[in-house]
Amino acid sequence: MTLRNAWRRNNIGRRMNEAVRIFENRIIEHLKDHGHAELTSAHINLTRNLDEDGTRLTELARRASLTKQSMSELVDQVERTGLIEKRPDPADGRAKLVCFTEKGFEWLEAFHQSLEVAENEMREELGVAMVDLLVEALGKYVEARQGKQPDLAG
Amino acid sequence: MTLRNAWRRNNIGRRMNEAVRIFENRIIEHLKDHGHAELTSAHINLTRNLDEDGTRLTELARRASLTKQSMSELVDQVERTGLIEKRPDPADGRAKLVCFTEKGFEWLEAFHQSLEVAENEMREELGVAMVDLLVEALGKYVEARQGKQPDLAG
DNA sequence: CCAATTTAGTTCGGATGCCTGACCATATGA
DNA sequence: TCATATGGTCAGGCATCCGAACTAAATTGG
Repeated sequence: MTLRNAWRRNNIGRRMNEAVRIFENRIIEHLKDHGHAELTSAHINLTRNLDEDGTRLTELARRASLTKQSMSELVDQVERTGLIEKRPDPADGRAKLVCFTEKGFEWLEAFHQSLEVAENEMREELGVAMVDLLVEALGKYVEARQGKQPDLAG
Repeated sequence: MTLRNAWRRNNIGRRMNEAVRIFENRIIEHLKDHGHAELTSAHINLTRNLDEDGTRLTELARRASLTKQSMSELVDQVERTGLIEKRPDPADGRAKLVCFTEKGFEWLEAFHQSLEVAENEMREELGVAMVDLLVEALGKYVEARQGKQPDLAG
C-alpha cells in the first residue's frame, strides 16, 4: 500500500466497520459462553427494538429498517425459542403486540451483562473518558444524519 | 423506556451499529448518484482488501474473514461488472491474482471521492479533531482485540 | 350507516450472502 | 517420489432479506 493510498486502510468507515464487528462478535460469544445460544445478531435487531411493554410488528420493522415481512420472520424464529410471544393488541383487532416472556426478560438481563463485559473491555483499551466521548460523538452523528437517509418500502 | 433501562438505547454497540449503517449507506448512495451503481456493500468487502498490484483469492478471503468459497462468489460477481479481473499468478501455477482493471481504478477513484464526502459530513457534525480522535480510538480498539476473535474454517 | 380507503399482518416466491463438505491441481519437502 | 499442504472449484444448503399479492380490521367521508 503506497502512502498515496493510505486512505484505503485508514478511514472512518472501515474502522467503524471492523470495530462494530469485533464488538458484536464479543457479545454473542459471551452470551453463548453463559448458556444463551438462542439468538444471533440478526435477532438482536429485533430484541433491541422491543419495548418492555410490547411493540407492534410494523413498528419493530420500521425501527429496524426492515420490511414487515422480514421482521415477521424474525419474530417467528425468536418466538420458537420462547423468548418472546405474540399477544392480541387490545387497542386494535388487527394488530399483535410482540412481548418478552419471563424467559425473555431473563435473556435480556444476560444480554445486558454481556454488553457490559464488551464495553468494559473497550474501556480497558481506550479508557473510560474516551469511550464516553465516543458514544457521545457517534450518537450526535447518528441524530444529525438520521432522516437524511432514504426510506424503505414495506 | 424507563431510566433503569436506558442502557438499551444508549450503548456503544448500538451507537456504532447505527453510525456505520448510516455512513455506509451514504457512500453507496453518493456513488450511485455519480454513476457508479455497480457494487453493493458486500462487494466493498472485496475491493477494500484488494491491493493495487493484485491479491490472491485466499488472501482476500482471509482479510475479509470469509471462506474462500464465499469470496470466490463475490469475485465472480464483481468480475462481471468489469471492475476486476483474474490473472494467472506467475509465482504459483495454482493461484490466480485478482486485480483491478482500468475501469476498476476509475471506480476506486470515485469510491475515494464518495468516502471523502461522507467523512466531511461527519466532520461537519463533530469537528475535525473529534473525527481524528474517533478514527484513532477505533483503530486502537480493533488492533488490541484483533486475534482474540475465533478463526473461521475455510 | 355504509362504501372507499388505509393499515396490520400473512403467504408465496425469489435473490443474496454466507456456510460445509468434497473435490482437483499444483507446489513443497522429507 | 510420494505424502502432505495449499490455491481454488463445484455442489448443496441455510439464513436473511426483498417484492407482490392477499385477508381482515379500522377509519374516514358522505
